[in-house]
Amino acid sequence: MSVPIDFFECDVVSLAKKLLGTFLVHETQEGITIGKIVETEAYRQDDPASHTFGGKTTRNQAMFGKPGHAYIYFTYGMHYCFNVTAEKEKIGAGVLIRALEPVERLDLMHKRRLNKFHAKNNSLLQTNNSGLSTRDYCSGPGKLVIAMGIIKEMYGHDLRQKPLYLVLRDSIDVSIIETTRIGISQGVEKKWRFYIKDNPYVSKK
DNA sequence: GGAACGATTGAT
DNA sequence: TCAATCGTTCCT
Repeated sequence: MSVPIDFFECDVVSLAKKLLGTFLVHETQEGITIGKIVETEAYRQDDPASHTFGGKTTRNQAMFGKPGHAYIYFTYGMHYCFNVTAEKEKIGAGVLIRALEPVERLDLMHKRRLNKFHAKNNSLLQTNNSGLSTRDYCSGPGKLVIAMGIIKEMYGHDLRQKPLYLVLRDSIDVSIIETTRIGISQGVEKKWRFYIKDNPYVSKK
């Protein structure tokens, strides 16, 4: 059963908190990976840190579309980040998924994290970080995109449908920490980063 | 057309 | 603490 649309059609800060504890599932030919969302950040249109602050563009248009869809962006010349769109259509907002607790197919997550595709020379490079811990498979926005096998072609995908979708948690029994967002230079005072208290899979040590 | 800059990560 | 690395945005 897919997530109802009204789950996503609320203010983005509320959605960022509601997404904690929910499961992200990706079904690919390699297998089905599942992670529990343990860290999120909210980005609103009236927020100078948001990609939507300057209005609708080619890159951010997904956030101006329907809620509950994927907004994927490329950053620092080498990483992709995954967001869940929020608010009503025409309002640009999204929730950055910053960390997951690995739940299913950790072996596949590990393999994906170790195999880095180098687009420049089309070669498959093996990184030498064989000591990669389970805690670090998905402990950052760029890492979880790799571990879950999320690709830029999933931009705009409806997250209530296969192959990439969300499954709601049963109960709300987690303690949520509210703090400031990471890696931004504007809007630094807003406490719109949320994570599950004491969860070892969040992005900061 | 050009330059500056990232909602990051991993190595030093 | 710092380099890697390139698409988007903004300025000329």
